Amino acid sequence: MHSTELLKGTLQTIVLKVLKDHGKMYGYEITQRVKELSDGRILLTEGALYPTLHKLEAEGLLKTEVINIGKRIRKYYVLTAPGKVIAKDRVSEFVDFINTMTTVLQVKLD
Amino acid sequence: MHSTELLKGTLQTIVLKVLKDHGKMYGYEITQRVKELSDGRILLTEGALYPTLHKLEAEGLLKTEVINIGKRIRKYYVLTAPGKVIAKDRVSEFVDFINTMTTVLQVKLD
DNA sequence: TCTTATACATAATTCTCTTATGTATTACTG
DNA sequence: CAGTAATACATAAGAGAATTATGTATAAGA
Repeated sequence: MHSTELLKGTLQTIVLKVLKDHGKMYGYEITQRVKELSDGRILLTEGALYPTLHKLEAEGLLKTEVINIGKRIRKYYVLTAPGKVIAKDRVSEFVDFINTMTTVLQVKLD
Repeated sequence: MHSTELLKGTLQTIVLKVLKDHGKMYGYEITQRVKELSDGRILLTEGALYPTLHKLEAEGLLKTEVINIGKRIRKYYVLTAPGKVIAKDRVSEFVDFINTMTTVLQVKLD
């Protein structure tokens, strides 16, 4: 598990990009997908994820679709058109950030 | 200027690594060096920097040397032996983090 | 039957950083 | 030479994002 300090500020970017790559997903599914993609190094907590999803929805970047699985609720999230644009922007921003940081820290990545 | 959200959690790493690479430095000098290295993209604020330097010193990772330039105080910081070890660890940790993130976000870095 | 996994959600707290404020010296510019 | 910008330290109030804790409930596996 990574030092969670570094993870701060990346949650929205992760959510947006994973939704862009994998299409319609529900909250719990996102946590599992990120866990899988990161080999268990990034474990999204529910207390951070759900408020983030609600916020992104309120901003119009995501839209929801609630379905019933038996007696259990499942809330799917999909990127809206503006959401797709922002997802791309956030990833670019992150790449720029990494490039700057590798210069400042004088590190080479494989 | 980068989205400051992403910068969160990286301040200690930056300070430790810059001190490791450039040796004895004082606070203001660190802000200028980082600004220069990052092409103006990372602007450390004093409100964040000084408390961080004090904290790292309290943890024994940095030691100080106060000198007088005319009538003005200048406080130099240098890594201690444990500080050098932690500096290395923090950079490794950051590299690991980037590797994980590039996988999760499916991005390639030049 | 009991525990774990699935699935949502919110509230209290913690932590880091930004913004604001304060003090003071030195250098530059009109 | 007066005013502003740069140098140089420091701390405190407030904001924002995440952790931790708590709550509800169903489904699956041991």
